Amino acid sequence: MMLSQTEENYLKAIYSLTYTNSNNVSTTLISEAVKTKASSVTDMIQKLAEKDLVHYKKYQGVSLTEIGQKIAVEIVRKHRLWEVFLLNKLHYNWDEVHELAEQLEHIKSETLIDKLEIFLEFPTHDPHGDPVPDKEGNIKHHNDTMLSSVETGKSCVVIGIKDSSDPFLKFLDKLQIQLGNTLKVISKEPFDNSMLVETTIGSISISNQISKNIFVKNL
Amino acid sequence: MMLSQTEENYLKAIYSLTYTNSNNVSTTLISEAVKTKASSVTDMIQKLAEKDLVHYKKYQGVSLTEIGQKIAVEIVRKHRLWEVFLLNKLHYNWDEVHELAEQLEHIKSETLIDKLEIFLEFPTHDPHGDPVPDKEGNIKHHNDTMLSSVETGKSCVVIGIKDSSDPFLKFLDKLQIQLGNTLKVISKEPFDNSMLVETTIGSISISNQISKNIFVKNL
DNA sequence: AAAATAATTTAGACAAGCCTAAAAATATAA
DNA sequence: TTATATTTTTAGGCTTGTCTAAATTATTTT
Ligand SMILES: [Mn+2]
Ligand SMILES: [Mn+2]
Ligand SMILES: [Mn+2]
Ligand SMILES: [Mn+2]
Repeated sequence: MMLSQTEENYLKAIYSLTYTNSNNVSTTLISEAVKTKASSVTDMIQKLAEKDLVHYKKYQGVSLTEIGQKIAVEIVRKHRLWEVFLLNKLHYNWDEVHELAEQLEHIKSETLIDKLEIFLEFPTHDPHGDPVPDKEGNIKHHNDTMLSSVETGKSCVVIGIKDSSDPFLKFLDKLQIQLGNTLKVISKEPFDNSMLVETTIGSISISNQISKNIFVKNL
Repeated sequence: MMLSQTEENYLKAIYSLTYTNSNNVSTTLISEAVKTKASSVTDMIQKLAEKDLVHYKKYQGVSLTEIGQKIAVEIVRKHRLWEVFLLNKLHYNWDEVHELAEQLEHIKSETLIDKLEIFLEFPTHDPHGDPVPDKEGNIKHHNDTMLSSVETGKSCVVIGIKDSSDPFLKFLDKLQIQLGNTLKVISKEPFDNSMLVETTIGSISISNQISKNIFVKNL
């Protein structure tokens, strides 16, 4: 099945919205994700339903079919492998790779991404800690421990971030928090759920907004 | 200036047709190069003229403006650097890289291609022996010595090919002729201008059609 | 339960890039 | 130098993906 870039972007958007939101994704949510108007989304959804890529009943939202999901995961795989390439080989920063990968993920080839994966020596995660789906589309999702739920006095390792938007990444850079860093929760403030955290460069206060967006592994 | 992939392909086509043909490129030639109908080419040419990327007078053919040429060379640069990447890093064969580079050359980024060039350690030529334009668009064209014009008894080195079409590349593979190979002209047949050539694997007869498409450097 | 609000879909329109068919201009041949 | 053939352009139409405005359906509020 030969899909346009636009169609691929819709599928990818529906895929990730299914995880972060309900099982049946709303027109409005998709329109925000792909940056169009809701009416355009309705048009596209009907086209995708026609091609059996999504389940769709008027006014009931949309979900991916098996084949739709398979394609979405393939695009995610491409996106993340390209991100690894850009960071590891071309030495981009982790806040620069996403936009470029948005383009590269649409390159059409039967062989390219597998050769890239070999070249990159089978990375398991992208620069933001998100898992790289394998060739068959299998994907190991994050265990969803967030920094916010780590108990006082305990240590943990940063393994990913939920929000990989540019401003958040830049903010973490400023705090010098990187994947693999060990963090220790010194204290928690019940009033606003902020926490004092021991990092590689010292103790810093982290708001709940931030700590809810950092995936960690308890030590 | 933000151009569509289609517009970029037209500019690139006009650029290379200017070299292989006359200074003013005809509508029909372009239509063959970009695989559309002549009427579509006329439409596009008028759009490009509107944007000052080509010089155009009705019925008189088309040529690139300075800015049009600059953009065309940038695309050629991207194309060739991606070809090097695909061959050197992902281990594609030289007959597989062109099609993929046709897609990759359209990735939009201020920094990507320069970083790629650094990563590839500033290659001077692509896998077909064509020169890689530098950042400023300077390009060292082939000295145009063809194998067909090498004198009997003399040796030469293969430095490029004029026709990098898939069938021609596959044919050269079969003959085991590669860039860098030394060839010695043993004899020429005046009847059909074919020549007997000493290659790395022995003596083979090469037709004029072939020898006219192989760039060489005399030893 | 009815009214008000919000979300979704439909209708009609537009730009990009392509097509076919017909008209106009140019090139070639008689 | 006409007549014929070829090339190029124009005219009108199609598809994709978008938009605005209006109609419809669903959800909230009263
Ligand atoms: Mn990304
Ligand atoms: Mn990522
Ligand atoms: Mn090529
Ligand atoms: Mn090439």
